[in-house]
Amino acid sequence: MQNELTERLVSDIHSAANEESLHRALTDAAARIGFDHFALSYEKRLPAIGRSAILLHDYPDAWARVYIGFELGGADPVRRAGERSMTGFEWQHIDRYIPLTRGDRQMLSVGREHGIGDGYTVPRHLPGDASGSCSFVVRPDRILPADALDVAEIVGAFALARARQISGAGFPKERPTLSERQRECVLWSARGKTAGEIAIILDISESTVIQHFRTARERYNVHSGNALILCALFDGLIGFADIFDWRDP
Amino acid sequence: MQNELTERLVSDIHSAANEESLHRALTDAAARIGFDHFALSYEKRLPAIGRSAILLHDYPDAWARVYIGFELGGADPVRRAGERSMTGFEWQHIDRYIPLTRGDRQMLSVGREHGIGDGYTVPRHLPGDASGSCSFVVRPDRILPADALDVAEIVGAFALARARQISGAGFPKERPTLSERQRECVLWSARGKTAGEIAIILDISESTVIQHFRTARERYNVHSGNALILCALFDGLIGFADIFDWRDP
DNA sequence: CCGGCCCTCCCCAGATATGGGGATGCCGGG
DNA sequence: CCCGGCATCCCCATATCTGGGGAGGGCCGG
Repeated sequence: MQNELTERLVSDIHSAANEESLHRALTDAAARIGFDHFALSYEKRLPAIGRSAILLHDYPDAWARVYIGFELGGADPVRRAGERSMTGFEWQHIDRYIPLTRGDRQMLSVGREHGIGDGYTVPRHLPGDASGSCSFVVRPDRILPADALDVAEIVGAFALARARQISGAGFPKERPTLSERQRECVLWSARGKTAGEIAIILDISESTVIQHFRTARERYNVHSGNALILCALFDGLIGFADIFDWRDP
Repeated sequence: MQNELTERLVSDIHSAANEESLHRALTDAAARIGFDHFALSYEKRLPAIGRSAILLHDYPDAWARVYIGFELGGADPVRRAGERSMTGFEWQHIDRYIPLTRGDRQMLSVGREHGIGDGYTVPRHLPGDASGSCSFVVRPDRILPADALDVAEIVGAFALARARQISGAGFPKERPTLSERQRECVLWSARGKTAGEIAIILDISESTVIQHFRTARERYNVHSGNALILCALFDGLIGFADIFDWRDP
């Protein structure tokens, strides 16, 4: 497998402007690196119907219909395994990540009857925001192309990133910004501290802490500390890791 | 960049049995693909108890000490950007993911004074379970090796997967769960509503809303509504889409 | 049938947050 | 040089949250 191929496939995916062209780019990529099918799923958390969710695939129609049924039942073992893995994984090793129930094995079996054999799934999650996966699949009579898995890892990751942008994520808008002190106060508040405690931590007066909160709320034009924290979190001014990680190093 | 090299580096990382050997493997990998330093951070969230964490790096001692200070303040822009990206990203493009505050720019500047120039960070998140990132860094007088970024993407991903196994990913995650009514209350609270307003929205008594919050806080073992909302958001019980789509339709 | 969970509602008291109004000093850019 | 942003501190009053107690009815599975 050549690095040049990876670069060209990623380039094609990155230049996809909409779902259709991303679909074409992935169909092409899957074939070129030795797979028979692909499937990409991206969704924001509990999205309004169809608005910020993307589902692309070139599965056989019969399997696609059956699969939707399993999905609705939350019975897809591949999806569950994707919530426990930091890298792509082969479906044949799925029981290393989750226990397989009888229903899971049945679903995989039904898949094989519909031309879906082994697969390699690349999962990605952004806490509180979005989740997605990109799978590359071979027919039941074939085995996964071992030398293509790392290419699949890269291609899948960038396909998901592209789907995220197409679905309208990112922050093109001009957002309010907080001063350093204001940000610190919001962060400690997110960590569950009261204004009085924050005053001690930052070694300033409680009045000052309250004043920072007041100014910050006015910046975002919100009237509750809850909303303020969420705005700062959504804008990336504070991060989950900073919030949950503050206990000892 | 050869695919053979990628495979060998991944193989080395995958055979690392403990933190020390993973450290050696990453030191070697960073050098071989054209970087000067690496840093790997992995944190697993344990229910109500605390966390287990791994931090490996070969940064200069002076910078490591300064960096810890920034970390405690939650001021690391790289970490925040890692929560908004599904792929690795170059530090020079960090403002495509999050807005950079004055403190952020100062931190990056101080880093350059300590021999930390541009970098490429591979982030991974498993909501409700774990988060981590693996960065590859060059000195301030160098630019990132463009042809090595996809190798870094793969190596970083597998290094994180290895760190996850070393830290003991075995035990299952027992996440607190909220009832439907409790979740509704948390969601409306995240949208900035007070208990009294939520009572009107849900057409129940304010006392009941307060009771739901009380029970939910006990579930997560937190003592503030702020922390409750953040736990629910991190675990995926509510999502940014629920909160902000409602505001700007 | 009973125990457990959920939803509903109420009381109280103290802690905390929110929204006004002030004030001082520092710093950097126009 | 002055002005605006920033950080710091104080006053007030009201609204809201937090944590403790109690209560009843519905639903479901052992």
